[in-house]
Amino acid sequence: MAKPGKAYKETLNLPRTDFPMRAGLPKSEPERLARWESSDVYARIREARDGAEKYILHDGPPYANGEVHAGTALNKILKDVIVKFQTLRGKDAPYVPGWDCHGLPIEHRVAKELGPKLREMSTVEIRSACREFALRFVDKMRGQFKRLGVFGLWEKPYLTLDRDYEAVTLESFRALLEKGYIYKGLRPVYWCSTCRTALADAEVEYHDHQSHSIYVAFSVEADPDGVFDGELGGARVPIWTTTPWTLPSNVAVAVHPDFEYLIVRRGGERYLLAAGLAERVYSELGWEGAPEVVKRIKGKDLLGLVCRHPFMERDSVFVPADYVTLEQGTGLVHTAPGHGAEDFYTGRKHDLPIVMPVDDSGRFTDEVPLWSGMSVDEANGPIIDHLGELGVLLGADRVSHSYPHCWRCKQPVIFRATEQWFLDVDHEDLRQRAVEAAEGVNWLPRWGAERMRAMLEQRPDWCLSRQRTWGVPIPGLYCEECGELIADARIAALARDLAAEKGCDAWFSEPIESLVPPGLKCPKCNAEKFRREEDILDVWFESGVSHLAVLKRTEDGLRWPCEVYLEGGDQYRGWFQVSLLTAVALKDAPPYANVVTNGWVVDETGRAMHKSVGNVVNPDDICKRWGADILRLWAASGDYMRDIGLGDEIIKQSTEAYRRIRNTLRFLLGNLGDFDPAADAVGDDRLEKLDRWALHRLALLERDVTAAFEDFEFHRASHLLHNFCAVDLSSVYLDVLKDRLYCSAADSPRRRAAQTALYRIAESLTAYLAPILAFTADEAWENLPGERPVTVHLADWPDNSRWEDSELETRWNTLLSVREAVLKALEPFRAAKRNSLDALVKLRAGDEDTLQLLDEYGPANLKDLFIVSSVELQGVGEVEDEAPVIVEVDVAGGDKCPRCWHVEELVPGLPGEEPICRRCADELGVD
RNA sequence: GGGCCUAUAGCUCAGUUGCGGUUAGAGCGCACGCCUGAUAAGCGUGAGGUCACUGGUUCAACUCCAGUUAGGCCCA
Repeated sequence: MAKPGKAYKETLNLPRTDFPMRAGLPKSEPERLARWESSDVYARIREARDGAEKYILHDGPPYANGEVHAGTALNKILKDVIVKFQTLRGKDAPYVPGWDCHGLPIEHRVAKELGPKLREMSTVEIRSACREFALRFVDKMRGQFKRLGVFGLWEKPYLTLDRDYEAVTLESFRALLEKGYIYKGLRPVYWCSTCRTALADAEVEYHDHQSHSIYVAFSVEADPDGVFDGELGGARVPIWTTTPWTLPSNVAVAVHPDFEYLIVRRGGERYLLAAGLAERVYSELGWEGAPEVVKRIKGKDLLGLVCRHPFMERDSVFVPADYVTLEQGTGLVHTAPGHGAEDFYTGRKHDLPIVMPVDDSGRFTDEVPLWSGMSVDEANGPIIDHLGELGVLLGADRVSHSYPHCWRCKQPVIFRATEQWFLDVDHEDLRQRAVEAAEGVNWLPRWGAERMRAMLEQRPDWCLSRQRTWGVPIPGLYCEECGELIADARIAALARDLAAEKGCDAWFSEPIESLVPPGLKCPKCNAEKFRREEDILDVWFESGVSHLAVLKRTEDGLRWPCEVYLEGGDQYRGWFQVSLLTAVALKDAPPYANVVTNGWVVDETGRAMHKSVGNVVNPDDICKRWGADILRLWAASGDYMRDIGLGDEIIKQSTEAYRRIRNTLRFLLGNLGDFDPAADAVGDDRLEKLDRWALHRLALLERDVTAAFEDFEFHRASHLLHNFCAVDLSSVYLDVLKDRLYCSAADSPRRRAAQTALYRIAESLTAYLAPILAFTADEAWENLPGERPVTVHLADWPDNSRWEDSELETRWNTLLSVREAVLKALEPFRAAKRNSLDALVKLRAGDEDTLQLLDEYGPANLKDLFIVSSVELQGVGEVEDEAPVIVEVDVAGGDKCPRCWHVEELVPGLPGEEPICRRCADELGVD
């Protein structure tokens, strides 16, 4: 026996679409990617936007040495959202991705892979292994980036190891040299005396080490401020050190300006020391009984003091330093700028000489005649003995502490000032000009402006050289005769041309003659024999000129300067800053108009992700398990300008939000299955009030979403889009519309009106979603009826502004609040297992205005809006609280129509079938 | 240790232009219920907050000031 109403069900227009409810993204996305690739969608977009206003996002190059982690994925997705949005807005928005390919981490990994073989290899061979390594990872990461749905010129990215790029790097160096920004000076670096090489920070490892621990008394030689009351006999300044060998290089004693110091009397001598360390010093030196305190004095009042070096023909002056602590020593810190980073910067600040009497093998030079030829380690003992003989050794002991060792030979390293190349940040007022240039940039978030200014103001000169192999060589020559360094723009020009022609390897492999400009002579001794500089450039210099190397690629649509940089917050010190410095120095303007910062990806509890903690989330896994659109939705839903959480629960939420959006699209598409916009769309005047409301909401959505994308606030866009789907559409418009869509005759004006609005909404919504849900929006696009570009990413941004209507908004706010009250009142009815369509709703309005509004909208429309069978308006009544109406729910009179389920008076239906309501009879053409 | 930043329901975010003013909102999730003509869907109702904490300014503080705690980035 047929189910009652089955014949009528056949007459309904139920949704039909090929757009599946279940997305199956892990499978469908790669297929779509393959189609995009085979149709070369990036090139087609570029062609379509040829001649349009440009919008250029310049990609910061990730380092080509690993997997794409969550932070890189976030960054790339955000960039892609910008590029896709600007493209939809009609701009010509090319995207040329890049990689940072030189540098220590790759060199290290390669050295590890090669093992002992490394020692037998030439520089060029090692470089070639590094190149291969870098390219391998570029390939790997490129695949991962593409998987995220990021559009770009993937087959022609920029690589800092490309010849053209290297040539620009060298040209930039040449230009800076010519303008006088480059100089060579001393700077302390980690130095392994065994390997006779400088080490980078990453190349030292810390192990426990036994060191000496000695207290040495310096004698006061000058006391202009009367710290010792003009009596210098027996006035002594004790310092503490664990490296006696650095004493020959002492030039100063550092004190903390804010600490309190004491002068204490012991025997015939008076000692200066920090009050906070006094007890500790007494006990370390074995002084019995507390000495008499003669005076208390602030550190900053000691700065006029001058000591005599205990055994060198030199003074040692007092300088202030914030890093002086009360943890160890005497609060009077031995300062040797040639042998320590802090000492060096203090020395720089106070114009102290850099004494550095230690050669490459860690032995004293003739500058220290007493121990000349001795290694610093061997010299420690004799130095301590000598101090003892001089009567200035207050105490000597051994301590075990953590000390830097060479990562390769495992021997302790020393800190040693060596010659390095620098960029003078204050030449031609560069620092100040950079600060001013930064003021013209739009920093997001706002505090970025202040952060950049502070960093520029504080930063020291830029050390450009590295004693490594894998990088761009510094184009300098040394005179073979007198050792003079020759930094000449002509040498750099030659190196540049050589790099353009043969690559940078040529600097290391070509005979020296081809590196020497014709006619070059040593400016000092006139000799004509040279050897090449073997230092390479800091990789930050390379990425710092990317705006010059990359934005000049006009053939790929680029131009200088660009609209936006978008990177993690660590780049204030890095790429944002070095790009600004080189741009201001060479082009006198910033390379970017906007600088946007993304925060760090942290776990759900807000902690940084670490392998050791086990809270790392791999973006590849998410793509495999859920799909790239889920990850994209995650990236676009969080406020990425602060740290953004990622973990199971957050991804789950992302999938839920995705499902809601997807199902909404599916419903829209399903109800457009028989709709041809060219033939079936109705004119504005045929739209119903509810349709106009929906289109008005669409216009508001469009306005807000557009602004959110323009302002780089994608999380606002995501929330707006999701809420529109969940609230405006799903729970109001679409729910109410079902009756009209299903029960009206397929070609009836009422149904076509609904479809006209739905079509407009579906098409627009798909476009708004496209920057975020790059795959899903494209899939929906394909399932829309009508003529359109092959991909949503070639669409034009919709313009629905004509539907915006603020008067309508006000009326609907009331109507919707009445609807809310009705639904609430219906709840007991439904709880009694009654369908809302069984209900008759009686309304009394809170005031005349509301009554008039309801009356205008009409009971027939109201019953549709509430999804009940009947509505009666019963004038004005006394309302409770803020409610706009009093609602009374009754059982509707009549019978349930087997076709539309409304309770009505029934009339004869189809021949041989049950009776149906008047409306259904009309729709079916029954007389 | 220093500089900068962040903190609103279980989760993601709003909270009216960098400027105090009703009972701090939304969606998701959750609980309960409905529907079975969006169905591994859809609808409804409901419970969730000492606005990190402590002081201060004020008639009034999520909002302004100081400090504390927790977390993040950079540097040491």
